[in-house]
Amino acid sequence: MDGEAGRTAPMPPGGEGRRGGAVLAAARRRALHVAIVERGEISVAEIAKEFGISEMTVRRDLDALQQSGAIERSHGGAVLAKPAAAPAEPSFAARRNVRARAKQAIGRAAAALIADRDVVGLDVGSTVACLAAEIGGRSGLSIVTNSLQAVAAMTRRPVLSDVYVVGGYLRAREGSLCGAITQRQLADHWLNKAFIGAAALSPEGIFDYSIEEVQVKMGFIRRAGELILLCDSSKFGRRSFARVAGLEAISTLVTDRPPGAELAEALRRHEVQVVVADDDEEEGC
Amino acid sequence: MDGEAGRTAPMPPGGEGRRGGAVLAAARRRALHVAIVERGEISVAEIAKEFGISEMTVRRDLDALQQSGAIERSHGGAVLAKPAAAPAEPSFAARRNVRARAKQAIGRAAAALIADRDVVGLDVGSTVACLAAEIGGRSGLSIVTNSLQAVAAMTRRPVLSDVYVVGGYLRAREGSLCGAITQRQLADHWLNKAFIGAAALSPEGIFDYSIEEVQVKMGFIRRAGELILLCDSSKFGRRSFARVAGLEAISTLVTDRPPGAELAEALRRHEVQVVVADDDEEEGC
DNA sequence: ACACGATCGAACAGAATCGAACAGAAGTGA
DNA sequence: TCACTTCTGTTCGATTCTGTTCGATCGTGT
Repeated sequence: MDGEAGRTAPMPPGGEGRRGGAVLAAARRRALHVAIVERGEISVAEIAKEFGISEMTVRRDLDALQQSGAIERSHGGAVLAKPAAAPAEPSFAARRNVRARAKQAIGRAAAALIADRDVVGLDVGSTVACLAAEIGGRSGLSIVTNSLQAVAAMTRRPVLSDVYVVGGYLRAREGSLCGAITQRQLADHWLNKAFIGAAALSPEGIFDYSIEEVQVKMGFIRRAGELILLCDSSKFGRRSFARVAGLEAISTLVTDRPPGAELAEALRRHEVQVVVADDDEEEGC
Repeated sequence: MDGEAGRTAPMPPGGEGRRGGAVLAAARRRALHVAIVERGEISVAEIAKEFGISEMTVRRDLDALQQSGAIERSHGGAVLAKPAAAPAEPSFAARRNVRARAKQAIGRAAAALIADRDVVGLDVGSTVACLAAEIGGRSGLSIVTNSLQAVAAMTRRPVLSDVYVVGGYLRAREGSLCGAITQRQLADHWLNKAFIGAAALSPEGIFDYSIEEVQVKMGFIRRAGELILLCDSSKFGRRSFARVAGLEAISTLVTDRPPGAELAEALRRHEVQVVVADDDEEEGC
């Protein structure tokens, strides 16, 4: 509760240059704050004259502003408060460069698995977004996705296929849509092929970070004739928070290096096709 | 639940200068909110005189508006609620063209019309995207949109509100989602306020370019308690391919310059609140 | 270190505003 | 028509804000 308050002041006779018509105390304090931000510092007498109020009131206003941390008080006036600290920006596109070459290769190889007229689902994830970039310019496909990253990748070129975005709750950090609405809307589609990413892949199955994403992935899996997992080799043999499905759900795994013996054996046991993409090719993404 | 309600007031004998014929309490509060948005601050006595109501009622109205987070109360009156998030946003590529300034001003004024806890719908369009940029950092809102441009604008800052994207067919050029799926999904939402853009505004109503977009706009209108139209002055008096709705659908028009005589008269006849955004403000852009 | 002037903060009084309580008016439903 | 609900205006004591006064404190020049 801010002790803001204002009033028509008795206003001593001398009706001199008022500032900005700040009649209310709250508005006056805001204007005062702005004045301090503009000049960096300001004196009590100066304020009193400009705003047409008594110095005592100025002091009280400054006290209130100091209380809220907006300014720093000093004898005879006030100065701008120092910013507490650097905002610490989350390195948003940092992960993009990690393994970018491998992911591009995987995306390219996965794109080759898509035939004309296919109805494909694209899951959330940077690897899948690379696939999206590959098929953005193709025509005749129907594409269903809950990934805004994939949409952005596709729209870098003229979009010639039909793209349907499933709605839902926005997870801003991932650029994904999920939740009950997504689930329900996914139920209205049937997919030839679903392309999903993963945080980890081990003989125990496919893993991801968050429950919400996992639910959407499950929705894709349930409604797809073929499940194609895009997963670079750094994720082999690891596990993560939430299990999406067992290996038996996978039709094809597209990756950048052959899996190790244990995982390879498990994949073979579940009849998973393995496509190893060649990332030597040099191309501009 | 907001205790909004209206009634014919006893109205003391002195039938002096009323404002906009706001008979219903809800309408009066809306008008009051608009007045505060336009002026930045307002005193209880001033309101009482302009609206022809007692100061006690004014206080009650202000309390209600404060409850909803639309304004900040202070002794003797009220001021605009602070935009919670960082006030001075480094405008990315703004100021590039002249219209951008107007659109930003409109977006800012429109943002002031949004109270905490509001459920708002954001339509497709660059002006609405400016609004999205303003409210991106705000918390406690529920936002429903079919505009990927709006989503992009919001995610430039940490997103603190709940954002729901309605799914649908992707119109890549506009960055919008539309079609039957969008329609159906919109039907599952109820909106406090819908903010929509337009290609043209004339006494005949609101116009837009494409049928698909118009259908979505209609969906927003049908499901919104208040329709707020964002429309810069260059679109006044013009018409376009597809009619969205008549002026009677509009609760509030936010623009950058007062409309001409003919349009102003039509707006007044349909009891449309008009907010003229002030783009003179020179902020540390 | 000392003194002088400016600034500060507490306390007081005046004015305006606020909020609770009550009663009247208008709509609602039986 | 009558009870009930909601909104409104009025009254009046309590609260809040503002300006003034005055002793204490701080800053500065010598």
